[in-house]
Amino acid sequence: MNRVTYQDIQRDVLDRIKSREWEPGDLIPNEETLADTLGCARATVNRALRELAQAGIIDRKRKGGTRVSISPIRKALFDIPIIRKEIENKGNKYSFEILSEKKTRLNKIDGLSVETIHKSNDFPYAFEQRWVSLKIASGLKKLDLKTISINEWLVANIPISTGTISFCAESASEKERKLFNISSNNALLIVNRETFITEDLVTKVRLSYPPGHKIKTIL
Amino acid sequence: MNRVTYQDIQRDVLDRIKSREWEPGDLIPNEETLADTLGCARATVNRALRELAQAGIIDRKRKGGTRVSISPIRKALFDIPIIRKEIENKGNKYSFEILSEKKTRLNKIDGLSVETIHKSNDFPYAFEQRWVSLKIASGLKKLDLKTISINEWLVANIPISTGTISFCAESASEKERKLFNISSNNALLIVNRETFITEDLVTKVRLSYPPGHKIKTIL
DNA sequence: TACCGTATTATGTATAGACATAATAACTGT
DNA sequence: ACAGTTATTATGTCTATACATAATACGGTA
Repeated sequence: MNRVTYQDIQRDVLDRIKSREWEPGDLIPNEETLADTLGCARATVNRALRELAQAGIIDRKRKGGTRVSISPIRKALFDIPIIRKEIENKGNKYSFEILSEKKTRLNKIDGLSVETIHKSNDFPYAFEQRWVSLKIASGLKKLDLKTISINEWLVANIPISTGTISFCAESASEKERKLFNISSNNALLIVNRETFITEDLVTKVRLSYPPGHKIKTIL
Repeated sequence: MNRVTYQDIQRDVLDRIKSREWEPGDLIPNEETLADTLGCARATVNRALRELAQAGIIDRKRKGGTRVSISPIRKALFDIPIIRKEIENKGNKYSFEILSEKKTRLNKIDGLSVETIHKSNDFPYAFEQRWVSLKIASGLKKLDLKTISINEWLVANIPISTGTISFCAESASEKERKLFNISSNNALLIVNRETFITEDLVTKVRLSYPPGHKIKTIL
């Protein structure tokens, strides 16, 4: 006489959707009914369905009930690890080199512009162009920069932040062609990130990856 | 005398982390203590912290307690809508055109290979190369294809599936250069998707977007 | 018919209590 | 000192109940 868990309920619901017993757009039984038929409390059904709704599988509306999502907006969850880990997870040796560093202003805010090349087994892996607000960078000592990449210092020291991230493709610049030793195929995958702490732009990064690099996830 | 909601608790915890009262790696009070100090039930604290853990802000372990995540793996959630909606959300007119269609085999499975160009206000927006398993495609009638894109038919008719998705950059092929009318900058953003229903490959798509296209999200 | 207030409904959330479980700490006898 | 057992602890989950809230349906009145 095992208890019904919220995972059981999720499996059950997913199975019914897969088997097309409940088709996209269909209204499914309400929480109370489900709880009765499955033999569990409404709170348990609620948790199960709440998470499925978060995942975009079903849509829920107060009073309107729960229905199978018609155009399930596929939500792809990408892990954006720090580059060191990205490289080390592949079993490779991480290192980096700072190419340039100078004070600049961005949107009238004083900051530091730094160009870094990240290396995997001493081969160029990604090229980073970063601007960091001086307010933040002041906590960043020269000493730190030799041993730890800015990004890593930031994630360890600026715990919470919001921001935007975007992917696009760009042709390699002359500089990038040299860095990555590219001849013909010159399409780079570009990741742009802006990080804020309560309204203030903290750092802005453009990462370029050489041809062939992939960013992957499981749906 | 307002009640304490789980969102209140989340705000409270996030504030303490931002203000560095609780630093990365620190152990934070256990659920019972937090519930007492905040004046709410443990279940409420549990929900608040559970969700923060899902977001990667904190790490939790049974008996080990809860601590502020040291290297918060940034999780970027991308919405992958169907292209029609992607275009219509920008207020533009969607249309598409099937360029070619033929039977092919992929991993010894019979299927249909279809090339489609998606258009926004009659301008090329994305180029799709798709393989669909015949088992699935058999439900797809010639008639359907004129009025609805394959992708849209699939999401409406194959409700749940798993799969992989990856982003990369590639140089435009001759065909793509013509389609998008590209002259100099020829870096395309490529999205590759494979979709499975319980182990069986259902469809495999390569989407190419012209230079300048961005896929964006908020962290 | 058009409008507006009220009733109904399904989800959303909070609570107190209970038990389950993983991980660690403390204890035991050899 | 060691291995094996037991106790402790914090999170994980389920239950039953209560009330909140958004959205709709249902009335009645003009």
